[in-house]
Amino acid sequence: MAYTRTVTEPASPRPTPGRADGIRARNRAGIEAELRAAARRQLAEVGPAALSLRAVARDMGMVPSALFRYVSGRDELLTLLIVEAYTSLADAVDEAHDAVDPADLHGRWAALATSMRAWALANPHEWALLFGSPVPTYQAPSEQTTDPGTRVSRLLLAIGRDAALRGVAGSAPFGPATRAADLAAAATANLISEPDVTSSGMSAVTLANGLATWAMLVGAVSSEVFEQFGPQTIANHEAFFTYQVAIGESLLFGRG
Amino acid sequence: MAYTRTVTEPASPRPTPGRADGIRARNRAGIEAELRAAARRQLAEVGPAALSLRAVARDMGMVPSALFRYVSGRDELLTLLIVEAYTSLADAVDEAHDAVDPADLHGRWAALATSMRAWALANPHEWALLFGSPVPTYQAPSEQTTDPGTRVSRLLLAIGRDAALRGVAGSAPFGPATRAADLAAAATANLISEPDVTSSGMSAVTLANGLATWAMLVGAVSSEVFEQFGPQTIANHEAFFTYQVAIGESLLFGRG
DNA sequence: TGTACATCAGTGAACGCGCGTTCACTGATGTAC
DNA sequence: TGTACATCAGTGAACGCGCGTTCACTGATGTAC
Repeated sequence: MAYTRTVTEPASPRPTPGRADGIRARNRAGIEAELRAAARRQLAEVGPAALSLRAVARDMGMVPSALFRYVSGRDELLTLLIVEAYTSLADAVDEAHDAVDPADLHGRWAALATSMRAWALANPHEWALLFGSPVPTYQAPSEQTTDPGTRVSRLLLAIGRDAALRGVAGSAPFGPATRAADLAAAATANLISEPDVTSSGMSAVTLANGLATWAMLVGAVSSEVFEQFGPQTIANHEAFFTYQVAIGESLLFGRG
Repeated sequence: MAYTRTVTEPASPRPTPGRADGIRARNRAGIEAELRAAARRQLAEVGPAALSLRAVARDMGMVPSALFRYVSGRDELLTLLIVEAYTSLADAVDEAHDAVDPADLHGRWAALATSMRAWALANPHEWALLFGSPVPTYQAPSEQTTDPGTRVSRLLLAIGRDAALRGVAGSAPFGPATRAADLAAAATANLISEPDVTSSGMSAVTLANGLATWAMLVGAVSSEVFEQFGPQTIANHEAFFTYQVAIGESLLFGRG
């Protein structure tokens, strides 16, 4: 069937009705790309809370109402930007992570953390959009943002899983082991029963350590990007970050 | 001279020119209090980015221009709120902390962390104002915000100092001790030479552990307040927070 | 290949909104003598 | 104690601004026959 169809159809390339290759479709794709680019520029310039449709239109040299052909309103523009930002962050982290020998668990964690910080410092407003205070009146649609938004944390948990598989995962990082295990079990009750997890040999403690490491990493980066310590408190942010990465390392893999 | 003047002045209490006890002064103090209260209500309702002078005036039943008698503009209102929020947070933490036996270092840290989280959950918009992304176009005047803004972190460092004085401070929490010490020294170079610190017997590692614990605590609270994990990831936020507090504990005091 | 009609992209004007801030004003409170 | 004047609190109108969104429109692109 498929074969016959292919044969009967004309070989010469011409615009097929309904297909996405007419002049309009090509233009549309082009404008959509321009829109994304302009939105990113605006976001980088004024930040998430001050982002406006009109400014984006101005940046594109268009009239504001024209944008409604491409986007249903300001909220959809924000969603677009969030997905783009998550993707950009995760791509950057993936690239750094994938350059490391998969057997080098410590190196993979360091690459993840370091590239995340670098991305955040290069894109502070994007970082604020993803990890800062929520934008007033806007609620991100989880169907679209969950998947790209969890790429990096899933990668972090995968490193923890690999450590568990090799028997080098960190144990309870404090106090009586039973208490830590109880807390970890309570905190991760939702995750621990997922197929991914059950098949991976991760304990609740390994999961909890991974999640805590993630929260710590986000906190470390945010404290630097948002300048939560004053200008004089931390003498060397890079050294302090490295210090915190090492703490995370000892959480993930136990004390070296 | 001063004596003569005091004697010649009438002893009876009556409104003295320039003193703050006429009808106007009393009213003024009352309105200033109302203004603060209305601003806090507005902040709690709409969040920092959407806060407006006009809404505050409406809340007070006044005309917007009237507020300019009390405040030079929107930015001063924000500064007011920031100072109030820092103070409210620090008061809450102090109260919880001071209820604990000073010799109980672990208990003091737990009280600090727990009360900070409780305050944040009760006042999420205030938390966002202090620890979320910066408000666009607004820059906090450090002369006014630094002091109240560092009360809690200074308290945390004081707990670390007390641990150091008693010889129970946590050591380098990872890897080769020399590397940790080098990183800590680089990160804390500005603080380590302050009189408070030099006289206290705190090492760079103790300082760095305290600062890292602070960043971790802020990160843990923010991740919960801003719902950075989706709604289903963490089954029991309280347990997860306790887990993270215990990690901080082992940073501050070494492994129990 | 040519023509009539349908679809789509972008324009331009307009809407109603809330914002921060200014300004001249009225009436009450305070001060000097 | 009484009067003339100065200070202050709050009003009301107005300014210019940028915002999101709607709507009727023109002209180009695509479709059917």
